[in-house]
Amino acid sequence: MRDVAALAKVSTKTVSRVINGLPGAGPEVVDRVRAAARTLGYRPNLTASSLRRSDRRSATIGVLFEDLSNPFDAALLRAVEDRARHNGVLVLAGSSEDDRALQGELLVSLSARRVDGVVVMAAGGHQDALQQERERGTPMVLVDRPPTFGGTDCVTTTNRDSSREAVLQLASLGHRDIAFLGDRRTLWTSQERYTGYLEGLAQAGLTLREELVRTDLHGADLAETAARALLDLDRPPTALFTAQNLVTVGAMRVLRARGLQHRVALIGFDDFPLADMLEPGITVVRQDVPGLGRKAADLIFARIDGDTSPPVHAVVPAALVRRGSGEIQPSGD
Amino acid sequence: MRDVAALAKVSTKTVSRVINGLPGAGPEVVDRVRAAARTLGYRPNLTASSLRRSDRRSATIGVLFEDLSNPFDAALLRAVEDRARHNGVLVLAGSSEDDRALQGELLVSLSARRVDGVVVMAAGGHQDALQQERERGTPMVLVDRPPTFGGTDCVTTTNRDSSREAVLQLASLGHRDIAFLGDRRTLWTSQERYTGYLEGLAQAGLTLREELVRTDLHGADLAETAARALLDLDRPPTALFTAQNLVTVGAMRVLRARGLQHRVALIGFDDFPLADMLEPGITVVRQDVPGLGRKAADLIFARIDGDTSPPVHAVVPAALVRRGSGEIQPSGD
DNA sequence: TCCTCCTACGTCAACGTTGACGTAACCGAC
DNA sequence: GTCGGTTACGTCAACGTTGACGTAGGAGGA
Repeated sequence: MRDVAALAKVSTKTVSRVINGLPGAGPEVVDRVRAAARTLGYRPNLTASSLRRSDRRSATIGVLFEDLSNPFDAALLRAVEDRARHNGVLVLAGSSEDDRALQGELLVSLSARRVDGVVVMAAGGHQDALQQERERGTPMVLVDRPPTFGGTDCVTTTNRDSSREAVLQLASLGHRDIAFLGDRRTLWTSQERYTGYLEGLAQAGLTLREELVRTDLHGADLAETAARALLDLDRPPTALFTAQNLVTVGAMRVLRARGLQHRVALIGFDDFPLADMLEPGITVVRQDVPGLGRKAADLIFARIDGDTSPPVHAVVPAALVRRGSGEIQPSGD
Repeated sequence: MRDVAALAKVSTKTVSRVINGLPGAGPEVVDRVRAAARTLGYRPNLTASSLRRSDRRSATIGVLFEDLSNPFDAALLRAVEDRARHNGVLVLAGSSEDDRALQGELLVSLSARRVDGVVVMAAGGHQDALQQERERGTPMVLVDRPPTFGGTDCVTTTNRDSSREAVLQLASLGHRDIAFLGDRRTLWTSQERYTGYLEGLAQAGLTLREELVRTDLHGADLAETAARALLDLDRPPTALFTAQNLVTVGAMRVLRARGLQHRVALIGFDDFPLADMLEPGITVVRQDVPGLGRKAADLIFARIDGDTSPPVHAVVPAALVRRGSGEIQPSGD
C-alpha cells in the first residue's frame, strides 16, 4: 500500500479512500491510484483492515458440520456458501465428526480467526463449548439439531411429524409389525424421529413391539447387522422405518441380499441420490436441504447485521416421496 | 490481552510469551497469566498475530472446487480438510461453478485474507487468474486438472489409461459399436478420457464412428437426451462409455426407461454411491478420491513449508470396478 | 570483589489499515 | 473583502500482537 501511495504520489490514506470507494478523492487522483495499484499488483489486506476497522468484521463465517463428505452436509454447506457469497462473505468449513472435543477445538480455531458468526451442526451430548462461545457474543445458528441452551437460533426439519406420517402411511397399508432402525440415541434427530414413530403407532392403534426397535446404528454396517437380526425374528417386521440415510442403505442391502425387497416395505428418512433408480424405488422422507441451508444463512447474516429480535427456531417442512418401497403391502404369511 | 496482562500484573509481552509457550516466563507468572486468561475468556487474535509475525502465516488455506455439493468435490474437500486439521490449518472453501470470472473473484477474496496457499480445481478455459495469482507467489496445487502454465504442482487421475482400459474391456467382450458420452470439451479430464477412448478403439482394431461420440453433456439431463439419440440410431451402440458420473446417471436412466439395462453394456468414469445396488450393478472406473485429496494437501503443505523442488505432476491410479453393467455381451440383433 | 553470563521480565516500534482530525485551496454570498 | 462552507487532500494514532532490544537481579567463577 505504501508502494502504491509512493508511485501515485499520494498518502496511504488516499489510497485507502480510493480502494474503498470513499469520497474525498479527485478523479485524477483516483485514476493515478488505480493505475499504480494495478501496476504493482496490489491486494488489500483484509485482515489488517478488519483489525483496524470499527465494525471489526472479517467477512468470514465458520461452518462446523459433522462430515463434509456426507451428501447431506455437503448440500447444506453449498447452500450456506451460496448465500455467503452473495454477501461477500467466505466460509471456513470444518468436520466435527460428531466429536465434542474436536468440535470445541475447531470452534476455538474459528474464534481465533475472528469469524463474524458460526453455523453449527451440534455434536451429540453436552453443548458446553457451543454455549460458552455463544455467551462470548459470537452470532450462532444451529442446523439440524436445536441447542440445549437458550438464546440461540436454530433450523431443523419436521422430524417428528414426518416420521409419524411415514409410519401412518405404512399402517394404512395394513402393516402391524413396523420396525424402527435409528442412528445414535444421543442425537436429537434420532430421538425426534423415534418419538414420531411412537406417535404414529399410537395413532394407528398399534402396540409397540420393543424388539422391533433398534437404535445406535451408526453407519451402514451396524444397520445391516440390525436388519438381519430383525428379519430373523420369529415374527419379523413386514415394514421397516429407517431413520437415517446410511441406515436406509444398510437395510436395503439386507433386503436385496435376501430377495425381500419386494415383500418387506421400507421408508427411509432423508433422500439420497439414485433412490428412484433402484428396484423398487425407495420411498423416503425428503428434507429440504437447500432450504435448511438458506434459512440458516439468512438467520446468521441477520444476527451479524445486528438483529436482536428473540431467538428463532425455524422448522423447514420435509415431504414424503412415494417411490414404491413404502407402498408394499404386508405379505400373507 | 491488555486486560489479561493487567489482571496478571505483567506486561502484554509476557502474556504473549505464555500464550505461545515461549521461554522467558517463570512458572509462577505462567500460572497467573493462564488463570487470568481463563477468567477473562481471552482468545488470542490470530489475524493480528499473523499481521505482526515474521512468517506471515494465517494457518488457513483456500480450497476452490467446482461444486462443493458434488460428492466428488465433497470427498476431496474432506480429505484435504483432514490433512489440514493435522497441521492446525483451517480451510476456506468455495465453489467456482466452473466459471472463470467467479473463480477469479474467489481467488481475490482468498488472497485478501492472506491464505497460506490454495488448492484449486481449475475452471475450464484460460487460467489467467490462476497464473497471475501463482506468479504473485501464492503456493498453489491444482487437482483433477493440470495447469496450462508452468511452475505449479498438480494431482490428477489416470484419466486416459483407465478410459482406454474400460474401452478395451468392452471390446474384449465383442462390442464393436461403443459410444462415448462426455462432459464439456473444455475440461481437460473430458479430453483425456476421450483420448483414452480413441486409443482403446485403435488398440482393439475398431474404427471410430463419429456419430457415436457425444460431448458437452453438462448434467444428467443433457446426457439423457444424448443417450436417447444414440439408441435411436439405425445402428445403435451396444455399449456406452460415459465419461463423468452425472452422465453415467443420465445414461442409466434412459437404459432403464427402455428396458435395455441388461442388453446394452455401460461403463462409467467415476464411482457413485449405490452403484453396486442397482440392477445390474454399474461397472465404473473408480478414482481414489481421498488419495487425490491427501496428495494435494501434502503438496500444498510442503510448498508452504518452503519446499522449492521442481513442480510435481502426481498421478493417482484409478481402478476398474466390475459390477455387471460393463460385462454385458453384445446382443445378437 | 568484580566481571560475566543467564534468566525473567519490560519497553518500544512495527505489521497494513483506517477513524479522527487538521489544513489549504477554492467557491459563493453578503 | 470577509466569512462560512465545502472539497481534497495529509497527519497521526491505534487495532492486537510480536520481534528486537533493554534491564534488573542473581548465580557463578576468577
